Amino acid sequence: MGIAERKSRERAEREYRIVAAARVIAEREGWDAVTIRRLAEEIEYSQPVLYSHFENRDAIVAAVAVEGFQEITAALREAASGSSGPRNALENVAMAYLAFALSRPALYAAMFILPTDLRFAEAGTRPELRAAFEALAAVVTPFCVDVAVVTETFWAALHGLAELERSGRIRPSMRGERITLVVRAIVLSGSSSPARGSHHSVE
Amino acid sequence: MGIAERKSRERAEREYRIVAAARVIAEREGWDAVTIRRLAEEIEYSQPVLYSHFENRDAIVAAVAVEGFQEITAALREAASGSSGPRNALENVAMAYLAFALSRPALYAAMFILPTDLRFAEAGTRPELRAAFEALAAVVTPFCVDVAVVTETFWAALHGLAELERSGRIRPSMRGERITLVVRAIVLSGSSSPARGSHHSVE
DNA sequence: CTTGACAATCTAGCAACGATAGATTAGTAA
DNA sequence: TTACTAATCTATCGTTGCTAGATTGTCAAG
Repeated sequence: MGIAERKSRERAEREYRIVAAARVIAEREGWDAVTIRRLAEEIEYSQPVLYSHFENRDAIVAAVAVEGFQEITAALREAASGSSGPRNALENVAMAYLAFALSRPALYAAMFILPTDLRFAEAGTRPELRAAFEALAAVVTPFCVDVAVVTETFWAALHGLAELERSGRIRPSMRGERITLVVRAIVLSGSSSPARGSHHSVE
Repeated sequence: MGIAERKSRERAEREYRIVAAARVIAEREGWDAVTIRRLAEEIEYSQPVLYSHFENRDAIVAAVAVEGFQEITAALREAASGSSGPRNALENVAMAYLAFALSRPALYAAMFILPTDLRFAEAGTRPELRAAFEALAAVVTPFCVDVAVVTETFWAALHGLAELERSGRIRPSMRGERITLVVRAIVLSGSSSPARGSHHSVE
């Protein structure tokens, strides 16, 4: 019976429209403007319908965040793939990260600022989050022994740079210099590891 | 006439009680619990009185944030002062920053997460914010030529570490290792500056 | 001591929010 | 056609930030 299938397909499509509408409104007018009533109006259904898709408003934000993690993963991989060497990959990924965060502030906010119960360094972490972490780890790996710790620190630096720049607390004009600093720090970070090859002097 | 003085003193004291109550409630139950009605009840006045002190709720958050900047400045200076050398100062300050952020999450949120119109790298920046920046710059100075850029990057790294750890996205157990990484990066950052002394090799 | 004016404060209420209970409609199976 | 179930809506609750307008308190002038 294709009827049930059609229904579930329509339902999935409606859910997608909710998330898409949330994202568009958030990016245009900020997350405060994303209200249940507004979304209901947007998809031309009554408010309670939204609660048959999402437990509450935060769950809608979380759905947008998951989209964001998928997209940043793709953006970081793309940035890494078109690079001339490990160091250049690091640079490109860092620039891509900041470009992503600052060109889609609402999306980035859903991923990192707004309250959702998406966790990370735990069991039960959503695969989308792990994938983003792995995309960062990939370009860090050539330069260090303890990949996990260095990746965490790299991520934190990028997140801090994005956040402080977005909130107007550091000078946008100096973004390039700061990235250079972070990249060089990671390149040099391998230089005092006890067991190492010569990979950190590539390029 | 001391009457007007007494009145303005009482007024100032009432304003202080508002900010203090906001801070206590925020730290105990989160910022969502800090409502105008709740604060009014706390200081035993009606809601409109609060609007004779602050333009809106965000202004109350901002007032808490300013307190936070004063306190973090003191904490960072204190951490730096009890150090055995430039490198140790860097370490101590980094640890103190994270300890501050993670032990008073609501206060830190007011300073960096919640929407306020406190700006930074601009004219009209509040002196409290500049002072905090200077406290970071002080320990960074021995290791670099362009102090401003390195301080911005240092700050961003610390902020990212604090934020990702607070939101459960990086492993709390590895905090020490990450700090070590950041500190070493800054120490080494001076090593390729064109004009330099030997200060970066100080223990 | 009374009166008038001004400032301080309160009561009452608005519009908008997230969320839900219960009525109503639509769709399916007997 | 009828009975049942699922989908959807209307209407409402309690709470929020914020404000208009009434009310109280304070103090100087007469």
